[in-house]
Amino acid sequence: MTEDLSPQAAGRRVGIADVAARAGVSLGTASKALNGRGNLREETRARVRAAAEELGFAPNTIARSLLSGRTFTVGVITTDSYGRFSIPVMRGAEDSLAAGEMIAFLCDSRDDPIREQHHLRKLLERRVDGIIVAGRRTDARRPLGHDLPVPVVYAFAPSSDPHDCNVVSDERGAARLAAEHLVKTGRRRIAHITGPHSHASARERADGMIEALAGHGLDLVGEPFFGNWTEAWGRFAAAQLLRAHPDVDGIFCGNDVVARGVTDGLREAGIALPMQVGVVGVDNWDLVAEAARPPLTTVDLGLEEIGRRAAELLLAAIDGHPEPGHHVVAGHLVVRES
Amino acid sequence: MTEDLSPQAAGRRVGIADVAARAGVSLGTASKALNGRGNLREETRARVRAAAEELGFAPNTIARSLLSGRTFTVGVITTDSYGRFSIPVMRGAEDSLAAGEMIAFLCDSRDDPIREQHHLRKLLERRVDGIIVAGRRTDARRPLGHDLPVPVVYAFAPSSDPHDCNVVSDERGAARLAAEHLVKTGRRRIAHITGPHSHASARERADGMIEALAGHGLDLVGEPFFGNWTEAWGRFAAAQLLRAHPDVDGIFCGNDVVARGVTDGLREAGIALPMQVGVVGVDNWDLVAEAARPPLTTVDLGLEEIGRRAAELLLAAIDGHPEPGHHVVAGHLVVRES
DNA sequence: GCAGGGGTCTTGACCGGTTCAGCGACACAG
DNA sequence: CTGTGTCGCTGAACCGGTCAAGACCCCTGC
Repeated sequence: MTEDLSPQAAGRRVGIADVAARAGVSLGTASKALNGRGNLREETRARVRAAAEELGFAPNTIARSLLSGRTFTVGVITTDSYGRFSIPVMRGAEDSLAAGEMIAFLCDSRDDPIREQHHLRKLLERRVDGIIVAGRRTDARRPLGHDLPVPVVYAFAPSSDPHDCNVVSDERGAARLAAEHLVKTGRRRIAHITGPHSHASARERADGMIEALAGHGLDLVGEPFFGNWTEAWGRFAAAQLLRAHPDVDGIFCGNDVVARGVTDGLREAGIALPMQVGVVGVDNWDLVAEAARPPLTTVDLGLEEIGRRAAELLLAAIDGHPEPGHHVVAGHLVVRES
Repeated sequence: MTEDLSPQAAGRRVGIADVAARAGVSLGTASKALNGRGNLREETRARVRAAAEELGFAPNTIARSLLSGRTFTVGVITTDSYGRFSIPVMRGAEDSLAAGEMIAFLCDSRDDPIREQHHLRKLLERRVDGIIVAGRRTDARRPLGHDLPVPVVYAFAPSSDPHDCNVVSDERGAARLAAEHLVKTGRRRIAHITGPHSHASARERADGMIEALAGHGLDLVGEPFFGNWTEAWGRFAAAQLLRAHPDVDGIFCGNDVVARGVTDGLREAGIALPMQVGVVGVDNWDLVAEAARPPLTTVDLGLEEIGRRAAELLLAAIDGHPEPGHHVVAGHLVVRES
């Protein structure tokens, strides 16, 4: 009978007023009891908590946000459609955000500035506490906007404004890790096959490689082979390289896809891997690295860590402690058989 | 001077009260003017709009939600970490949601029921209007919960409760498309190499294949080769198949990764592709399908379409028009060279 | 001249919580 | 017996919008 008067039966969702009524206290007291604030008798607190439990009370975050001005939400804008790079970044970010009881809105801008501005607007209307921008290329990008009312952190793809907060991978460091591994495994005649020269990551990895080899008194064999990020290019370039420099004994590839093409090209040219030539890639994209023959040794850029750091920096900025500038996340070598 | 009194200078964000003051109307009038409601002179409406424009007014969705009870947000819970399957589904869902002016919260449950319940709770606290559950396997999964206060749609991975709203791929249809293509291109001795028997998708595609071939008066060559979803298995199974049935002239593979392994295995055994043997995969995972030699002909399961449909059904359910049951999305064949 | 009516705008309640001033009761000191 | 302080709770304002009810003005018709 009295069931008919219960909020659930009435189709309404149970609110703090229901909890207060059930516990026989005022609305304000119920609020304090549930949030551990104010001076209340422990017995009252327990009674309110029990009532909340019995009614299955879930606080309405919306109402709370209205007053506090904080929503405990952030927006994540990805420029590539949740591709190879933004996904691990997002996963890492979600990790850190969850630790701060925050949750992320996902927006895919598909590299379209109009779409991006539209999403930005929607996010601001929803009063997100902050925004993470994740890109798929390491080239600097136009900032999201000026004088935004919330902090922004750029992950992987940095903003062209150095005063923004950017979390980036250590491109030269990745090349250095690869160089060190190749040298340590006895390689001395090392070449480089990579993606398009128009990509900052391709250029930086190449420069880093040359620099690192120089540190060991070595020169790169030939010029870096710039091409594109495909297996076909890797196969083609490997064949060319062998023709020009049959004595090559190590190859650093700009990414795993190219590296896989290179291993196939070498194997089909009758080269025994890893005995005659050592190959190192970049990305640690397990699908590619583990399917290659032999499985690829590769540099993991630490994308998840980039996401985590970005979220941590965003949380700090939201709390009033911004740390603008470039934050470089180190990668690490994953040794497999190549 | 008066600038110092502006809301921006005061660090506050501009609210509808600021717009109303600037336009010289009351708060309620400003609201009506901006939302196109009520009876107002066109001149007043224009004046308010102009004021809003000048101040860069962005309505506070939070306040609006509090009264209306709708947040125009949905939760997307993915069981795999934004992997191969949930990503296109999410992209499709975002498409449809954006059309309804909605935005998605992203939660990754990592196949952990505890995590999933935690996310569910957080989403309900945030008063999402609905929830999409996206999984990576076609096997039925335990429902998210009972008597949830918001509608739920399951995408790709259906709920085990048939009264739930599920959007699923057409597994048997995929096999039929593959069979038809192989038969149409003159293949008659067709085999099947696929993933683990424990996966519903592997079983259904195998059954669908046998059924479709029977429709053409053909039998499958040998038993289906159940294994796992790896290239290595594809290569191995291809070699075995050739030994047992050297006269095979068509192979339907359970997915693209296996198909790629199969093409490599066949090529290395000296088989000319696609002249001697035709190969068809499933997934249309461009990275794999295009890198294979020759590029794979494959069935696209229409994952984006599944995401779109799921979001549309969710929006309908939110509007009070639920359509429970199984909604099957057809795939399509993508013809490449294999 | 005044009632009636339509068009235009204002006022105030409301959504569901949080927070703070204040109030009653009781203990204790003077 | 009164003044003061503390404890535990209540009541109301508030966040930023929306919306229904009503106030006001001007025009029309009798």
